[in-house]
Amino acid sequence: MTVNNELFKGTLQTIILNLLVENERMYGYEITQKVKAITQGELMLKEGALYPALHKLEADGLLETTTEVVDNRVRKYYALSKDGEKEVINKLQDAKDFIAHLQLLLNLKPSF
Amino acid sequence: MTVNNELFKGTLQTIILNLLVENERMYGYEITQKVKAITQGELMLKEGALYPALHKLEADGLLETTTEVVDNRVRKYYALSKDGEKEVINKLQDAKDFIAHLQLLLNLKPSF
DNA sequence: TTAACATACATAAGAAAGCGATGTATATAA
DNA sequence: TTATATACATCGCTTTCTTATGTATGTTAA
Repeated sequence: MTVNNELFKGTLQTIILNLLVENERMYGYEITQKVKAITQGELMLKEGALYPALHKLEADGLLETTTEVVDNRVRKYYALSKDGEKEVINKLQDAKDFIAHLQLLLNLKPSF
Repeated sequence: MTVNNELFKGTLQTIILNLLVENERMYGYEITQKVKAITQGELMLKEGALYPALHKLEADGLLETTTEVVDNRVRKYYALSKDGEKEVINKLQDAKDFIAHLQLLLNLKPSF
């Protein structure tokens, strides 16, 4: 998933779901570019990680899809389902707790 | 490793190494209790995660061990090696970067 | 014109990390 | 004498990610 970083394991689902809170609907390639832009090129989301993650989120009922053809290319748009909207709140809280605990364990004060 | 949290995957090595920066030497069980105390019981480090991680860090030359018998029980103390002292600096920086990127991706401002 | 790059999807093999379960052993408290 | 705490360890399994590969179209530079 990353440049050289094992640390993001387990956070990908939360990242995807959160992007869809803000953007309403996105397609896979768009997500990779968005992540790249936000992290200024430091985090390169691999296709082998992204697409299985999207499929799993859809299979779990957290995402819904619509397919469109744009410029002769297929795009598969993903959007939060009702369950997805609920679950993203939990996952974001988990991520906050995770960061807080990690900062405690590593003596990293929240940067300010 | 956790209460109900997949997120710590990949951070365990860094957590262990950082605890040994502050405590000079610790044994496995002591590490589990320390993590539990720091996170107020929210993060329960499992033996099936801890011991293989310690063995790997030792095999990688980042930790050195000494064994003692205390109260008729064997304790295996772990301490940072020279390489470990260098590597922990890198891993802490990676963790800082990771947290910063994750906060960006999840719209979590550093709490202050 | 053709090679490289970007866009856009997908899957399969393998590695790595952690979980749950189990095992050994001693000491103490109910 | 049973449960809990201390203290180590390993094994099978699952999940997640990486790397590689595959298909297909559009654009840009040599």
